Amino acid sequence: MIFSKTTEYAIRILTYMATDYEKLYSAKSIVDKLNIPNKYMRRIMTNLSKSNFIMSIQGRDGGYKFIKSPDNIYLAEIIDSVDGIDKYMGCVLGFNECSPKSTCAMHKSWTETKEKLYNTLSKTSLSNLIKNTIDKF
Amino acid sequence: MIFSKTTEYAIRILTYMATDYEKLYSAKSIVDKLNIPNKYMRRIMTNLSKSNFIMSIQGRDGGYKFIKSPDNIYLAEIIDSVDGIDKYMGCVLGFNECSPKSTCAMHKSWTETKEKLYNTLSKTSLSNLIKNTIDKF
DNA sequence: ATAAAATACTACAACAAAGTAGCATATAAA
DNA sequence: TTTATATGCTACTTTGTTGTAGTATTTTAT
Repeated sequence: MIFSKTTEYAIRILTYMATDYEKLYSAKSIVDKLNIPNKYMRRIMTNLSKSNFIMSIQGRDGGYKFIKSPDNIYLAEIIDSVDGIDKYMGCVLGFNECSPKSTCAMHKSWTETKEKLYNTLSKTSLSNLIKNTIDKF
Repeated sequence: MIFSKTTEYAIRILTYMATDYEKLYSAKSIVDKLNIPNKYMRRIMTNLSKSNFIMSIQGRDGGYKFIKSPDNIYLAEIIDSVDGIDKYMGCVLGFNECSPKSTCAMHKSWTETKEKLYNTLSKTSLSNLIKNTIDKF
């Protein structure tokens, strides 16, 4: 799979949360619903809650909730916040070889595809994603 | 980076070999030219030589050479032979969830991009790649 | 035959990603 | 103020990828 597990889980979690976007979700309730390793997921949540799209509420009856509408949260941002978007947008053939001066063997082929991908990721919001999702949560 | 080191190295090696495509290349001569870990590269060569685009010649004065024109060798084949193309063409959000019946959250967004990528990979030949490469070998 | 120079194979080492465990901290309800 | 139920943090384990080492095998030149 192209994306890491971390990115995969982050997107699945936020997409699920976006189905009832004003609700406060406990980590437990999410883990029970989605099939994601408990502790690994907790760490992702902690990281996500340092972003500007969800926040955490500690203590009893705590959890996570959106602080920004899922209409305005795009996949590119989510990926960037958990993995760093450069992980996927870098040159295909290693070490930042690609620049206007020196281009690697796949430069031209990859550039178009990468732009298409980035374009999709930065225009697809969580709300958008829900519409296209037949997945049962 | 999207692709694995194994795929990266395979493409770089074959692109280099394609610049003089009837020549017999020893592993040593390739390693000296490109900057690829020696033994790791040997293993990749052995795997590649089990494909239908290059063959190995053992013994003294041996090496590797194309058994098919680089005009007709496409990136998708190379990737498939070293990593398996499914590694990159699978569903973004895990476990073959995507099917006509059940689609994952990123299904629609990803499908277009994936097709674009696959299209590029299966239409870009080694010869094609050389034309677009400013890289010094 | 023997030596030289090449590939083939197998086992191990180092590193990064994914997943687990346990304890610390925070907060609301009783 | 105590208890229950949350999140936060840190260290460890497992697994997969990348890289290394050494030996066996193959073949040509002498």
